Amino acid sequence: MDAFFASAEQASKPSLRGKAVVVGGLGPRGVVATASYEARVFGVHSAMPMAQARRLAPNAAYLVPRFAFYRAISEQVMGLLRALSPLVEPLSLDEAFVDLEAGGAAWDDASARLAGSRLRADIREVTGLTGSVGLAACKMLAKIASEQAKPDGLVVIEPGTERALLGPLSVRTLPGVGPATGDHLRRAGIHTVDEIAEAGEDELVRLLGKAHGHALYAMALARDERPVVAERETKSVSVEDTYDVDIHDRVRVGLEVQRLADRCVRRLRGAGLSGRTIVLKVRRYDFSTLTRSETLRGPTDDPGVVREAAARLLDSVDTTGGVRLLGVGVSGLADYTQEDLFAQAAGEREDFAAVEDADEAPAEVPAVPVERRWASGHDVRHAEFGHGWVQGSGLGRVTVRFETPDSGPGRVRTFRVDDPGLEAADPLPLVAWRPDEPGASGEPGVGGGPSVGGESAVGGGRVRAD
DNA sequence: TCTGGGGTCCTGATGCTA
DNA sequence: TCTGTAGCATCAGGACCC
Repeated sequence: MDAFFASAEQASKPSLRGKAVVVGGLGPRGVVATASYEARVFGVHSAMPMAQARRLAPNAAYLVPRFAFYRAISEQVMGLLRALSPLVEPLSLDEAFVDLEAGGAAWDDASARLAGSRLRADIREVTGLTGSVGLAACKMLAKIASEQAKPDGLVVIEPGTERALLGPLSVRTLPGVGPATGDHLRRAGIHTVDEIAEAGEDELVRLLGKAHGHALYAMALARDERPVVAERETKSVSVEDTYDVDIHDRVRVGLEVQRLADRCVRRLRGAGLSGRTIVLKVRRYDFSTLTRSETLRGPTDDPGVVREAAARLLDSVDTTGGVRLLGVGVSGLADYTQEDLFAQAAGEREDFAAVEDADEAPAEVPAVPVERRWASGHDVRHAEFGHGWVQGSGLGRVTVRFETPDSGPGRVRTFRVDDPGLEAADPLPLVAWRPDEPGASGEPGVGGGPSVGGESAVGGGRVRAD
């Protein structure tokens, strides 16, 4: 999907269409999750500190992410992909690989192109948003093709043209080459994909280590045998918080770690999992990050056990100077627990259920009831003026723009934060539901047909946003 | 300027065990 | 019984991805 979060917000809010929109954390230490193409003109991009984005684009609209809303759209798109093939590998909310050959949706260049075009049309019809499609014989090339296709396009890399296409591109084009590896290669005089191939496999292994060296050399030769994998097992579950202001108080640090441990266990249980290895993550005032871990004798999803382990790990960490981030994670996952084996801990589980409810409200802001905190960008409904969204709030006032996805740009009104007519609302669908629309019945209008086979290429169609 | 959150994978050091 | 070692598990850190 193209600039997914920002595009979804623009589709949801007519007054933002054609305007610079930045979605991300709005606190003093927030970063940009997605910038609309209009905001990118000012130099704003993903992962940029929000403070820097505000300097570059002071007049842009700044919104907090609404993951539940994006997830609902994502599920619509993934439904369209699964109608093309049983082999769909989601990479994130807005991106997935599809093995078109496995689904019989494509068996040669022409049929792949047709399937890709229909998919893009269906995405637009069902979600109202644009997606880009890259078609190629392997995942790496499909990913590169989809990057080139953005925004709102389709690019096919035809078999036989791969090496010529990749050769002159920057090493940073290849997946797995980030800033550090890119620098490493540059210092060795390697700037392009061709130069990786020329350097030879042994030299790359010497420079980057065994796994990375072999993989990168293969990719430079356009070789990528990785299959599209529909079901991926979760390997770890973690939660972390960055604090607006560094925490110096050791007692407070301990309490935060306990809170994070509880949140982590809640996520773990929500996924029906347990784990053996407890990981504590601490980012200190100077941004140095350290992790400490402890492996238990058996897997657990017991909040008391995770809290205790996290507290023990914290004992071994020097936090003088302050911490800006704390995290707790669990890995070494299983779908049973040590406690299950010994049929114990039932009482403690019930205790924890009560804690879960109590923990729903963020602990930091007890002064204002949850329903009276109006988050920027979130939907609301007013008894008199109808559906709208929060444009801003502060000093006891909340400013709301009244508009819906299928209205024109709406009017702005300001209310007291405790206005009795104002309440939080769910997002409205971006495209009004119609019974005959593709996707509504689970049968998108993209032809399937039995696999013809014979063609060696796997059609990897990717749809992605950032 | 000051750098999120949730993940995956890899590497090297170290210690245990057969 | 002692010693060297291969292999594995654990731990910590780093790079990368979206």
